[in-house]
Amino acid sequence: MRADARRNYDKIVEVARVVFREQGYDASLDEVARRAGVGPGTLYRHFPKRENLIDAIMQVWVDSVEEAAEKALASEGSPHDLLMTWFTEYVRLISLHKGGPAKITSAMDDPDSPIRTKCQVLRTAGGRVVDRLRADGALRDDVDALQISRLVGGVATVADQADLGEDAVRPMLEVVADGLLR
Amino acid sequence: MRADARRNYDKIVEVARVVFREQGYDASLDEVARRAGVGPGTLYRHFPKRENLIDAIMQVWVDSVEEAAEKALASEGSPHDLLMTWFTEYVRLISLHKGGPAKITSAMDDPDSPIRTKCQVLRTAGGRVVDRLRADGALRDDVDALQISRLVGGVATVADQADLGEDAVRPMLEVVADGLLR
DNA sequence: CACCATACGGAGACAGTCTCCGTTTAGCAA
DNA sequence: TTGCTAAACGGAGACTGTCTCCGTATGGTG
Repeated sequence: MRADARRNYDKIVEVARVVFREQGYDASLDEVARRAGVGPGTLYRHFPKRENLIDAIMQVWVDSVEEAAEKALASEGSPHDLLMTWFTEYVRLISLHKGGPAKITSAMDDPDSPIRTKCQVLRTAGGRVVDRLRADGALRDDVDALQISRLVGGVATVADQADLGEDAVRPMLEVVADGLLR
Repeated sequence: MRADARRNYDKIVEVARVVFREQGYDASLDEVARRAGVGPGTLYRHFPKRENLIDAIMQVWVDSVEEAAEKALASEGSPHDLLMTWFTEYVRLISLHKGGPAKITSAMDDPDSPIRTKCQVLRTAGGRVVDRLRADGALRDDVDALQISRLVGGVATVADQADLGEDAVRPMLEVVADGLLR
């Protein structure tokens, strides 16, 4: 990759992070290009689809996901507490940008999504939490890790779209957690 | 209202119903106008916002919601069965058009939404189910009817966006139902 | 320092939203 | 029937966002 290309690539990602934080994942890509000081062509060459850009932005975020799962597993609480810790972090991490929950959650079922690998990270992290609970026999056995991700993603999606705060989200997560344990 | 206005209004709603069924609630409104044989101006005069048109379409749907609640309440099953019957109908009714679950669920928290009255119908219908269960002492008491609507709306939203079938939805509703009962 | 593959960038095609305003028409009153 | 007017129409076009094409510029190499 040529040096100027690398510079532009990085600049676009940096600016996109700001713009998406301001306006959500639906922000204008031409505005991102303009603010990054490049032409639209340059942006679309590096990131043919909006989700390629989102994927690049999420790169730094992968570590946080793994840490969150770690943190949840490390805490020595009840299965319920474990679930709630993980769910809370999960929702926070996919809700960093407006539109994130919907995008990420629906990408989990789309094999061709450019952010597929990021979803994979979420799924494996969630899988570890689920496996632990499963081993303890705490979890009902008619749902798998993917369905749990969808459930929590659903809660995050409505919260994101209706602009609900953490206080409105917690009881919904409680319901899901209670429903999952037996 | 003048006769020609009435005619156009009805025609637009009729065509929109078809177009939205084909393409979801995000379909082009200019296409609706074109297929209805009116100019865009006419469409936008009758329906200043997309949701005004959606609201008009949902008019006939109100009865079905009330019938669904009726049906759920009439069945003489366990609280769990009652909830599942209602949830299943709820999801079906808000998922009739692609994009419906997200639109309806987020409108529940928007006092200015043109489809507010339709949401009200859903909420009162759901309220009756919840009241019954509450009276029986079957429901946990840290969640209200609105939060339950959001939870089920969340499930419907992810199912809609990820194109999940009824079989994938049922277990998620089971989890929610179990989590709500005590 | 010359060459050329690589990358740039902006004009512009295309699609969707929505408005403005000149034209048409329904409905009524004479 | 005719004439009038408020009501409604409709389409050109402004505006915004997506995305491409291609002439131009330049980084890196021999």
